[in-house]
Amino acid sequence: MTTPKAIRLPQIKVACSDCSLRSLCLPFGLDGEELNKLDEIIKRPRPLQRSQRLYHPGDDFRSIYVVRSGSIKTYTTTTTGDQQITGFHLPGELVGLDGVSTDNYSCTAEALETTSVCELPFSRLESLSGQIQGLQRQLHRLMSKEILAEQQLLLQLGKMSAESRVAAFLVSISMRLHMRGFSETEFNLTMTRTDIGNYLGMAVETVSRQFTNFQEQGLLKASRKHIHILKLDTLREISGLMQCERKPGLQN
Amino acid sequence: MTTPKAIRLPQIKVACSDCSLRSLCLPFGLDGEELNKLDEIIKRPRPLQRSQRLYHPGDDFRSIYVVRSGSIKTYTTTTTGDQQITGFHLPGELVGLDGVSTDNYSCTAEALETTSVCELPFSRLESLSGQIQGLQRQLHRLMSKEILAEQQLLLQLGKMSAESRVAAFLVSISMRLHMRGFSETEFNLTMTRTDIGNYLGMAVETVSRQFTNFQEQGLLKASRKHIHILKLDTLREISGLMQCERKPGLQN
DNA sequence: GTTTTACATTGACCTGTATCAACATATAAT
DNA sequence: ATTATATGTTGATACAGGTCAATGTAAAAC
Repeated sequence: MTTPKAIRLPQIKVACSDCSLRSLCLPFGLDGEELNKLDEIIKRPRPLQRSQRLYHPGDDFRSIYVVRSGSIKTYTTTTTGDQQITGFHLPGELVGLDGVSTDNYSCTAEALETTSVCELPFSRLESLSGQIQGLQRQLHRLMSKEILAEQQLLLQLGKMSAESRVAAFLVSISMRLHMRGFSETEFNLTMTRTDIGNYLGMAVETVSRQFTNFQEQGLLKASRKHIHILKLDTLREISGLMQCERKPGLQN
Repeated sequence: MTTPKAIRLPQIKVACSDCSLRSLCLPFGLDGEELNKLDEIIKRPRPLQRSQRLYHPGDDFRSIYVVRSGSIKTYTTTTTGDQQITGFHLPGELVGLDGVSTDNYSCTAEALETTSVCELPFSRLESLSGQIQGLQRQLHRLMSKEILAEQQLLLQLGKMSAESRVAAFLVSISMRLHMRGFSETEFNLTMTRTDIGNYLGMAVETVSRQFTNFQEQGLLKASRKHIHILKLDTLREISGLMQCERKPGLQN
């Protein structure tokens, strides 16, 4: 940190209206006037560095956050001390909903890389959405989408083979990045293999083996974090259709 | 059905203020006046019989529902035709949130037994919660609680042994019933073993074996659907603490 | 009553994946 | 540079749980 004392740079004006994520984010469907009102309550804290935390379990729930750039992982810590990753959050996605129901966050939210977020004080958001019909609707939409998408994925994972799970994971990341204007075939995974294994509920070694399998089949190239998907459709098939049933001997 | 033609009985007045689930439900924290407003928008359709559906995938999303008595399962159907159960819903719990994000339901909601629900037209609920601060807060609380509780469970399931999963499932049901004033040690499972297996991501046979294991260990008595838990604490331990790590040879 | 159908249990076998252990490569610290 | 530390890969082995098949039991239909 080279910031001496508390000198604040004149805040660069960042507004929803200029944001490329607008159509995926809360402002969707709002007009100019409404957008300004929303902009007024949004804070934009300084970016988080890798492994810095946005909040901890037990912290007072005050705000929800939208990832503007970078990525965040959320995880709970069990009584035995090991962590259970509950999600990875990419640009345009919400973080902090785990606090809504109890007024305390239940997870830790940790930056996987340099990450900037928009902070939305929840009580102000609630009162504003009492006034702006479209904002309320969009808030509800996002809240349920965020959580249901996750749930769907998790449910599927339950009965899928390790191969399908890793494929599903990659396809999910690819799709989400693509919707946000990034390449769907070439990207960096910001989380470690261990994180992926933790999230998908399997051993690191298994994750690693699946990556090498996919490479041997010519479906993708991976060197460490950098992923280059060559046959996205095939991956999609593996993730979806093979599901539970699979003929014995189909692969090895 | 002994109801001839379409003779409507004079609707028996059922109000939130008389409902035993009030403290777990939307009305929580509302005063008399507000309660009346909420009561006005609530419909109470005739009860569903076993295997009747509340809604289907693709149906227009108009309402969310609260289970008043009975139980409901929700499931999606994959392209290959087999169903994936997404949740079981007990009295006081919400059903229908899967429609919020896309304006169409994505699941089927099916009664597991004779079940009555309260229907809340969502747009009217939204506009009402724009006026009543406490209602909005409670709605958000419930929405996120419903979905997050589910997610938490699913995530844990990912890395647990079959034994722990079944234990966790039983403990979850027990707890939820208890909060609603039922016995936590004696109850009927309204879903089949196949349903449980489907939901927990394992074969029916495995579910069955776990039930017999638990009985041999003297943790519970089960005859078909009827469950009598003898050692709830032990079940809780099995569900939570054994998690991933387990010494080899500890059981069997 | 008898038959039919759905659901539940138990056993035998086999495969996918966890686990343990060794090694490789990258990043950070010195 | 060199060492230390985090992260990723690969191989060998063991066992939890899936699958197939048979049987038991209860509720529904006749």
